[in-house]
Amino acid sequence: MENRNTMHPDLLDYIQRYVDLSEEEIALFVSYLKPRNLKKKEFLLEAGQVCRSRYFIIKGVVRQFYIDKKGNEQIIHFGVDNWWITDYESVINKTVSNCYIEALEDTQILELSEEDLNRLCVELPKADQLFRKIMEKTYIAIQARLEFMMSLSGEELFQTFISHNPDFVQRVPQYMIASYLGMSPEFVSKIRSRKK
Amino acid sequence: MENRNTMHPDLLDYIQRYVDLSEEEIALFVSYLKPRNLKKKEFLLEAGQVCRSRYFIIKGVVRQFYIDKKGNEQIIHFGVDNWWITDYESVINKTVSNCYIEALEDTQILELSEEDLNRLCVELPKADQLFRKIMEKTYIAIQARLEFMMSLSGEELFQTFISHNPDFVQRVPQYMIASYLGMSPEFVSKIRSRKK
DNA sequence: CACATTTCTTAATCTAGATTAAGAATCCCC
DNA sequence: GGGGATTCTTAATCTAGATTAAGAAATGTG
Repeated sequence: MENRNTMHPDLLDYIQRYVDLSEEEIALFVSYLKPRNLKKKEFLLEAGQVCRSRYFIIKGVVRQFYIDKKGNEQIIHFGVDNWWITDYESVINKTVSNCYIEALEDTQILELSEEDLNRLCVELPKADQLFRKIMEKTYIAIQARLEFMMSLSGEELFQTFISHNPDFVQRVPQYMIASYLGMSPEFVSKIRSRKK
Repeated sequence: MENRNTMHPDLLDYIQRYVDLSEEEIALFVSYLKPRNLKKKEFLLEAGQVCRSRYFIIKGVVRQFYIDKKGNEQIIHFGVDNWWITDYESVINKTVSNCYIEALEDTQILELSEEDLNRLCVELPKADQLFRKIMEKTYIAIQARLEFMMSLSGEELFQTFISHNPDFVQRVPQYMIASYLGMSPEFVSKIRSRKK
């Protein structure tokens, strides 16, 4: 049987950055996680469902999007290696989600159901601390994103995004980056032709 | 001596919505909170400082803003009754803040220093759970705000804001609402004249 | 109460970025 | 490796909302 310490090395590194867990605690934590492999274009969540889990992305890319009034797909998040993705609104409030989470590449994830998360936190109060700290970092990230969105021009936004995520341009279609940044694909095309 | 159960009734209600605490646990929690009264225009935080605390607003209004490249004050949050306010980036990462938190009215707050928060969480692991859940709700709120910002027109944004916060229009100057919503005060004025 | 400061309004002009439309590359799958 | 689907580009036109400027209300303060 696989040694639990080599099972999800990235996740273990990730956890240790936030809290200090013993061997047994890590084993307990990992025992609640369900590995899954997604094919490209496979969905983790679809609009109309209640989201029941949080997903840790080991390797791959997913996008979270909703369909706006005009019928366009609006991307609200990308999920990449070593990041959690879920619809927090739906998973916390147990409301019907209005969004989709879809793999953009073949993607390996670990699923933690909200039920299991709560059981885990009873058994291991440090899990509450871990998820508190993850939430704080996640909040800081979205706050920074909101500030960028509000203060930068379209061109600055795009340049900042690709300089922070250089590999992204290769991995996901440009029109999806445009959607994530709240601009039209034609405008991104214009920006890119300017910069060359 | 004042009975601790009547000391901060709003805070107690607020806590009970998230976790179930015994009398003693509540007393412990409250013992870490420092009440403070702010005069209108008094600052809780100024750019250049490291933010060391989180603040629970009992009664009043504060704004959190930064000075942008052009020298304008950009409002990033309002803090109102029964809401926490802090610069999470600064308080968590212990970095120098670039923003100000200022009372817009005489305001009563409870201060919880980050040091004390950590001590509290050691003594009372349920505090981790409480702050995890608060962070989740806070995240859901900012996520919704980002989605509004990205999908609504200026006019829809303003109407949505005032319908969700009807008392606000009386309590804070209109140009601050404009700043919070990322639009010019002239444009808000135009919108309001259209709607009458 | 008067005067200074703060806040709000109106209107003209200007601009970043959307929209529309069409064609050109690319990418995949049979 | 050929043909349909997907993605990207270019260019013309259009529009929401910024900017500028000036005056009018409202508010606060000695």
